[in-house]
Amino acid sequence: MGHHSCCNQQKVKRGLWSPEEDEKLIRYITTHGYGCWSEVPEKAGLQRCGKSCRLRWINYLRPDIRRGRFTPEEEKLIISLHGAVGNRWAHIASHLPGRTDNEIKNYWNSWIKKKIRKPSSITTPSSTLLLPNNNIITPNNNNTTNNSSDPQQPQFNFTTNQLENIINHHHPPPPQDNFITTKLPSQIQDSIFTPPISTGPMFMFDTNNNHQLFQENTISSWPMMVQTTTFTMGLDSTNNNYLPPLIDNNMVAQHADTDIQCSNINDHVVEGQITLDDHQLNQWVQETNDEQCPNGFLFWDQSDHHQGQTIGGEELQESLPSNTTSNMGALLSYPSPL
DNA sequence: AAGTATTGCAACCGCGCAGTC
DNA sequence: GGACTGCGCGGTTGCAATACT
Repeated sequence: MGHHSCCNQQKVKRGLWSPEEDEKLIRYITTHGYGCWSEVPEKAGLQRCGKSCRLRWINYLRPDIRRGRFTPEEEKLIISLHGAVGNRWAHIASHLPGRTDNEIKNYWNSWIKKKIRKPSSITTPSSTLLLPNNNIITPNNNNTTNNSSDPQQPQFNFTTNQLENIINHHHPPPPQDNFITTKLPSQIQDSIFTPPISTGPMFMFDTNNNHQLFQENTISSWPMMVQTTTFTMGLDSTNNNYLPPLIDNNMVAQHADTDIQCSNINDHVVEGQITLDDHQLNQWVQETNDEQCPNGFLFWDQSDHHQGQTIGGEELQESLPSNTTSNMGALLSYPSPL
């Protein structure tokens, strides 16, 4: 018991809820509802703050809550949604009936930990780890950084409708934002927005907010499409941080059949193109299978902070032109965590 | 069997937003 | 417009259960 900052109540219990407290809360809410949470504790005879009551009800006591392990379908959905909307747990939870944001958040965080904990099979220079959401962890400062984006921000420029279409396996609406331009052949647009998700997990990945990749679990079952993209990245002169890359209208997509190229680097603008041919892709898949690249993606980054760094996919590093001097994005797909 | 490390998850904290006065 | 209040959200913590040595 003690003072509680949120409600100024002196006699507020904290910590785990007892069965008696649960019973009181359930009885009160099922008969009166919960119009005003701040009134609930007093009316229900609980020495808790309203916030605590709300949390207990929403995350544990409400009758429509669903418990137990996440199903593979739910897991896939979480991964896909997280790729699309980032750490917006409440939003993700809204797509999973009966699941709470807290539960999903816990699931995700423990899953991330598992991925990080994988042993030193990553070819990390100077102990840098890549998180599945493309963040980089440097143990020294424990900061997570991203080349371009706030991890809270969506990693894709999908509209809500587009996202839901993908999730629901429906045909998506026509592209309507600046992500896909009319320069894309319609066939390619279709392949972008109609990922083959009928079997196996679908993963969407992105590194610089304007890369994306859809991949079915079985790589051979779908002609691998890797987006070739031209992107630009600016530099914020006031604090020397990279700004989120700008969407370039010249974005194109094609089946992977060429090498990696990057070019046209001047001052603080980087333009790069990324594609993979089948051999490279298979190489990567092999590495992933061998757990040489346990995080399941290739990353190369030649920014000032991670000079010449490659995580996974050494062959791909060799493919990079040696005179590349600035940040180059990363992409790629993701092995099934299931 | 005992001690230690890890995991899973319930609960708390603080912040931001919206509504109200 | 500013202060206040309540709510919702995401980040984080704490601890019991479980796994490991």
